[in-house]
Amino acid sequence: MPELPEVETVRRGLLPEITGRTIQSVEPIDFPGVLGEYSVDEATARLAGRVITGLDRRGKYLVFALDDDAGLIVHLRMTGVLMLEARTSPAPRFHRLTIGLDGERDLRFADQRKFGRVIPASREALIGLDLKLGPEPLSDAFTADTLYASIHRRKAPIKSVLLDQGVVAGLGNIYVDEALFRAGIHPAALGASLGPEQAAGLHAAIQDVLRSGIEHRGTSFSSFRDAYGGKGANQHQLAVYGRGRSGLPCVRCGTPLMRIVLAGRGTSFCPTCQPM
DNA sequence: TGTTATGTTGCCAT
DNA sequence: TATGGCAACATAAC
Repeated sequence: MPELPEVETVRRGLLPEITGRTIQSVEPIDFPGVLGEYSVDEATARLAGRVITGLDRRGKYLVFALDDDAGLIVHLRMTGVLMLEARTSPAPRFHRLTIGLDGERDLRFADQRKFGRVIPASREALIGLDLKLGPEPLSDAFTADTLYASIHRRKAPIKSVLLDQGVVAGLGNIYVDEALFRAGIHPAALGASLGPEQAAGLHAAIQDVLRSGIEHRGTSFSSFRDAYGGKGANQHQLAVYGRGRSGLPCVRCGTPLMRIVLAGRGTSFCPTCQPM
């Protein structure tokens, strides 16, 4: 599922190709709701004629910067795929929206489960998005101290806390499980039970698993594809995600991994390496 | 063939 | 305010 490394992989693929392109059209295929509250006419009025001046990422959100200081926000949610494809190429499966560009290629948004959104955003809306999200985990704003400060009063399981995008932006089920394993922390341990040293270890583990994910161009465990339809390779680097269900042995100690449910998500961990 | 798991965000209840 | 549960949706796997 698209988390920070997957969204960053899409961003890096798209950036050099779409900067300077002009948006020509907004064309929903079979699901107008992909535009959120916007009608096709409203979205077209805001976007058509705008030049794309940059492409940023905030947490799991892709943010296209436009020449009028407004933007276009894309969230892939569970199964969204954003691709740059030749206008003449066959439409992708689950095609929901085309953003027509000048030149021969268009941006195409496909999404099996229709959770993803492509939404125009005013300058104010972009600021609002930034304010509601926690620090970028690979930026200087995210330190062991800031992590400790934001978790040490939380009474929820640390896994739930890390999935809170207001604590740190961009973690999802895969990278949280991997980071907790790497840090040797039980996913059900309460945030408030962790000391500064554990927070420091967790901080380093989060950065490690995210950097690895980006280096391997994302985790294509199921539907994730980059901007050109390619799969990532990070699924081969995962130590615990998805492996608790069948009790596969821990790569570190051999103990059968376990699966529990936390925050409504399947959670895999090693009961030996991640004691309560 | 029916049931269940999948996992993100927002909304609602506590 | 913090936390947990569930809906939105389509499909694969059991």
